[in-house]
Amino acid sequence: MSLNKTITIKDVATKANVSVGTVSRVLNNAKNINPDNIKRVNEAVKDLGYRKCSAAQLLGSKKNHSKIRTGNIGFVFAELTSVWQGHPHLEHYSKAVEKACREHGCHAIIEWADNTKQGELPTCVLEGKVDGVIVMGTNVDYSKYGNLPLVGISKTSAEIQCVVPDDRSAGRTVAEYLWNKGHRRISYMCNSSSNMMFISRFHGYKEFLEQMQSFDPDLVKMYNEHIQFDQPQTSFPDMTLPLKELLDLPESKRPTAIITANDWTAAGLYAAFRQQEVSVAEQISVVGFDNLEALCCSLFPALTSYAIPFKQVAYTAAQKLFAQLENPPDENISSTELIKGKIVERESVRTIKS
Amino acid sequence: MSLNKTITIKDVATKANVSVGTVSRVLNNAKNINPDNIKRVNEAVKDLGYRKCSAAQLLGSKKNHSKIRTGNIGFVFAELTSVWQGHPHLEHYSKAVEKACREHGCHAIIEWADNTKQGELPTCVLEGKVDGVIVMGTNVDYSKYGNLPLVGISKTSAEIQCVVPDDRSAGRTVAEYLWNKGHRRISYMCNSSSNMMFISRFHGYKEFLEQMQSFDPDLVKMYNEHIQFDQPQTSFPDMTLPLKELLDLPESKRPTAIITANDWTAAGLYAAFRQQEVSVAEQISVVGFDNLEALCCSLFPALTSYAIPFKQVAYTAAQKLFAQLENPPDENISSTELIKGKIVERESVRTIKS
DNA sequence: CTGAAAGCGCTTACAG
DNA sequence: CTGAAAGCGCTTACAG
Repeated sequence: MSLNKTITIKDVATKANVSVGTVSRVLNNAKNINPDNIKRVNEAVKDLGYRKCSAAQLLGSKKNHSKIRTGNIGFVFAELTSVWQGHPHLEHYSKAVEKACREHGCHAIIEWADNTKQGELPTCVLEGKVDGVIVMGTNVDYSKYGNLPLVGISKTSAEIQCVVPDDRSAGRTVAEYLWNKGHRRISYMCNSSSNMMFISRFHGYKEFLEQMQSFDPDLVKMYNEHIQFDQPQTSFPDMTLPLKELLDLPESKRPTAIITANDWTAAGLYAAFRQQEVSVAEQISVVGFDNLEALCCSLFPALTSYAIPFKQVAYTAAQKLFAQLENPPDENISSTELIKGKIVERESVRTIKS
Repeated sequence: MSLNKTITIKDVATKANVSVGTVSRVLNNAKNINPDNIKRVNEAVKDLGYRKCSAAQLLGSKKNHSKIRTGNIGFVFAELTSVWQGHPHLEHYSKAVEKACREHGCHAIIEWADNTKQGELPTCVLEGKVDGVIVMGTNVDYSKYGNLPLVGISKTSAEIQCVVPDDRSAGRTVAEYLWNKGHRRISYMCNSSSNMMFISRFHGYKEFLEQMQSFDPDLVKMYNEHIQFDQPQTSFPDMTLPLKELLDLPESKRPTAIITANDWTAAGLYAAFRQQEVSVAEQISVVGFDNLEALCCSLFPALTSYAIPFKQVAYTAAQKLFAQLENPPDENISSTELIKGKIVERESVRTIKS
C-alpha cells in the first residue's frame, strides 16, 4: 500500500495531534514541552518511521548565520595529482580532516589536482559541493577562492586563516638537539632551494647556530634539483657531490652531524655515505624531517627524524574551518597558527663527549 | 559593503534582470534559453560570486520523482567504524573508488559506521548527499536502501549488483598450487568459522582436494573466535592449540602444508611454530590470503599469500554503479561478478620432490 | 522562450 | 507551553 511517499514532519504532527512546530521542538530537544506531547510525538515518529530531511533542516535554519549548506567540506591538494595518493604524510592530512568531519556530522570531499584546470578552482568548489575548503599547496592563490570559508595548511597568508607546521622551529629544535649531544659543526643539506619548508627549516637551523656563534656557511649545502610535483619521487636524491664537498673540508671544519631537509634526502645521503664508506652515527650523525616511519626504520642505522605534526595541522585546520562556518563572521579573524612537532629518536645520532 | 549576506539565486536574477526561474534554467543547462540571458546570468553569477545552495536544490526538486544528481557517490563501510581507517586492504577499496570517481568527474564520500544508528542507513544516504552507494559489509540488508542505485562488494545478493572477490576460487587455487608443489596432505586453518570469506576459501580448498581424492577432515582446523568488528585486531590469533592437534597426528597423516584463512592467522601460526620449534617452509609450508605486503614481508620466512584483488573489486563496483547512474534502468540487470586474484610467491613454501 | 507562483520539509520568531 | 505563519533558496508545472 505504501506509495513510497516520503514521511514528513507534517505527517508526524497529524498523527501526534500537535502542530509541526511542536514536533520540530520535540525533535530538537527544546525546553519546556508538555511531556505528554513529547511522548506522543516520539511514538508517532516511531510508528511512521519518520526520518528528518536534512536538506530541509539546513534550509530552514538558514535564517540564522550558519554557513553550512552542503554539510561537506573539501580537502584539496591544490598542487598534487592523485599519483601522490597513499603517501604517508598526505594520508595523515586527509584522515585527520575526515575525523574532524565525522565529529561535526559532516563529510569530507578529498580532491587532487587531477581535474583542476590551470588557474581554476577545484571542481568541488566550482560545483558548490562544499561549504568551505582546507587547501594544501605552497603556491596557492587564496584570493581566487573569493569569500569561501578557507583554511590554508601549507602556505601562510595574512588574508586568511592558516595552520601550518612550524618548520622554522623544527629546524631550530634539531640544531639545538644536536648541539646538546655535543655536536659543534653541524651541516644542513637540501636538494631543493625553492622549497619553502626546506628554507624555513634552514632558517631555524641557522638562527640557532648563529646564536651559538657557530654558523658556518661552508657547512650549508643547498642546491636546486627540479622536483616534479606531478609525480612522486621514486628515487632518493643523489647526495654524492655535496657529501664529497663536506668530506673534502679540512678535518677541523668537517661536520660531525648533518641535518637533511627531509627523510628522503637523508636516505640519499645514506647511499652516498655507503659509497664513501662513511658510517652513519659512528662517524657522522644524521637527522631528517618528516618522520616517515617506514623509511626511517628501513634505513640502517634507523634514522632519527623530526616528526612534522601532519595530523594535528589538518585537524586544527578543520576545527578552524568549522568555526568559520558555525560562528558569526566577526569572531573569525584571520590568523596563522604554527604547530610544532617533536624529534623521534632512533639510532642515527651519536653523543659526543667533550 | 558586503554584509556577508548569502548570495542567492534571487540576487543573480535581479542583477541579470531576469526571473529566478530563468536563472535556475540557465544554471541547470536547460534547452531553449535566450543566449543573451544565458550570458547575463553567467556574468551575474561570476560578479556576485554566487554559489548554489544544494540543500535548497534538493528540497526544490523533491517534487518530482527524478533521481537526484549530486555528482557524489558514497562508499560505505557498513559494519566497520573508523578505527579501521588505514588498514591496507580497506585503503585499497576506497582508493580504487576515488579513482573511478575522478575518471567520471565525480566525488566520493567515504563513510564509516561511526555515525550510523543500528538498522539505519548511512547518513550520506539519509542526507541525500549521494546518487548511489557502494556498500561493504557481510551482513548488510540491501533492501533497506530502497531503490537507491547500489553495488555490494562483500555480500552477494540476487537482488542487486555485486562485485566480490572470488574466495572459493582463491581457496581452490591455493590448494592446487600446493598440490603442484608436491604437497599431498594439506591442512586448512581458520579462527572464525562464521566469516563468510573464510568459509568460501575453505570450500574451494575442499573442492579441489576432494577432486584429488585427498581431502582429510582431520586436517581442517576451524574454530570460532569471537571477532570484534568495532575494533581492529591488534594481536595475531593464538594458533597453539590447533597446531598442536596437527602435530600430534601420526607421522603419515601430518600435513606438509597449511593454508590459513588469512595472513593474520598465518602470523599467529608462525608464532605457534616458533614455540613448537617447527621451521616454516623447511618442515611445513604455509600460504595465507590477503597479501598484506607489510605483514607478509615482515614474517620470516616471508609469507606466500593469495592476493585478494581489493582494488579491482572496488574499481569494478564503481564502474557498475556509474553504469547504473548513466544508463537506462533496463540495461542494468542485477548480477554478481566474481573477481579472481593471484598468488604472490615468497619464501614460505617448499617444493616436495617425489 | 519566460515570469509568477506554488511548493519542497523544515525552523523559529511571534503572539498568545 | 503551543499553534499559525513566514521564510530558508531552490525547482518546475503552468500559462502565456
